[in-house]
Amino acid sequence: MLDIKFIRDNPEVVKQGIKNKNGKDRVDELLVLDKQRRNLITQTEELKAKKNSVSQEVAKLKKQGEDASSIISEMKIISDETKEIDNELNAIEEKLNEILYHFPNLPDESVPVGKSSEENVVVRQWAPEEFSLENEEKVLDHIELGKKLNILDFERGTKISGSGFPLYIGKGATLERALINFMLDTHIKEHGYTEVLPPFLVNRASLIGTGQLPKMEEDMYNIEKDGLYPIPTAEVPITNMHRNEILEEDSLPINYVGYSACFRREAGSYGKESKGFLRVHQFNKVELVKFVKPENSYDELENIVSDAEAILKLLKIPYRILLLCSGDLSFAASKCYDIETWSPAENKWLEASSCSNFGEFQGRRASIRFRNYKTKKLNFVHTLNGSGLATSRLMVSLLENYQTPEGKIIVPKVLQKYTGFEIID
RNA sequence: GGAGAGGUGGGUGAGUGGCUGAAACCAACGGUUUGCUAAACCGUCGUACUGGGUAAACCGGUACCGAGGGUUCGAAUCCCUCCCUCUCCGCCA
Repeated sequence: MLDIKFIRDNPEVVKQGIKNKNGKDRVDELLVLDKQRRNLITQTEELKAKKNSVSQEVAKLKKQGEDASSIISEMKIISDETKEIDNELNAIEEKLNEILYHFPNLPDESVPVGKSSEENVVVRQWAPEEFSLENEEKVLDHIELGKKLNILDFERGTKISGSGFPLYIGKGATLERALINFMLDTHIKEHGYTEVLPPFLVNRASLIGTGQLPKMEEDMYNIEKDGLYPIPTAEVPITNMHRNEILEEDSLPINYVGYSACFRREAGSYGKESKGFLRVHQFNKVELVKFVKPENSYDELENIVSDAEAILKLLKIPYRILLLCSGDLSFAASKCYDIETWSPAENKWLEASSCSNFGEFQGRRASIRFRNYKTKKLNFVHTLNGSGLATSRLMVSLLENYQTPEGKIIVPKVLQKYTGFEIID
């Protein structure tokens, strides 16, 4: 959420930022409400101040055993008037908040302005030495490989739950588990993150805190009976660990890594990239989350990207890193890098990670603050997160890149101690 | 699912209608003392919004004792609804 004071003082900056993000500009509407709100606050507070002082009088008079009935009846009128103004005020604040909670975060200055993913910028690209993007012989795609080797069963997944719910079998399941453990261990041991295994169902306040709600209501699974939502990413529970907390300045940065299953309705996206693993309702992800001091957040974004890409280097899977343009940035992000892995069968890059800096956007929504030792003031922390990484698209690249001409899969060297086997055939 | 207890400031914990934004203690911070550490003593010590002020310091006002309503001139305190936590019983991975 943006600071209303900032919007008030910099309406043009905010308008431009929203425009660059392809958002709906409701700044003027908001400022009118803000003005009304402050007028009403002044009115009601004056009345309340009077009420408070007169109440003291009443107490005094009663103590002395004198009659206070005339001022009491006068106060009754003021009290009613106050209630009326308060009702009006509440209505305005509700409207104002509704708008404010739908305001996207603004892009950072370093983010290229652009309309869509077409204008994202490739920052760098990496591949193991023996690799070439030009593959001459025909390769099997991950669905064919999964079927042939009996490690993935999308049909049965559909029978059990519906389309988009993958089912791993045998060595496929083991490989998935190995991948998760390998990524967790690497981030914990090599990159210094603290492991978290969070709840997979969260309440509404948590989703508002990280920014999924109220805007993305349609994209969320919702267990109405209990008021709980299956998480679309571990970002939600992990970031909300510190909701409504005041952190010690010297405890920052806080770095968490957590595995979770992720649940997404993907409403309206049927038919688009929907085969196999490319777009699913449930997938596994290892998520990196950071709570940092404001002045460090953009450096920390670079760190989170390099922690995520380290996994791909170790796995020896070709990838590239994109700096998203303003129009492709998600609602809560001020800057974001996507990491895409290469799929030789699809002959294209697949998004396997998204690393974002949210600035104080989530900190403000979720009220996550720290005491600034120097100024003694409370400041919002900056939050970041990045997939490190999501296994579904990664699994596509892994299977396809590691297939042999006979259609077997060689297990990447670093995963072998986790799988206990070297080949899937 | 059944029965009960409870939610007060960073923490513990007083407080049953006006003198309570809230005692006391602990923690924290500043200072005095000290060869160092410790202790002792003194002082400071909530947040948000809002008005003024130089976007600082600071000053004024309002709100906040789980959340939301209600009663009242006046609510942490009385009433209603909801949420959460804990204990015991039942069921269960």
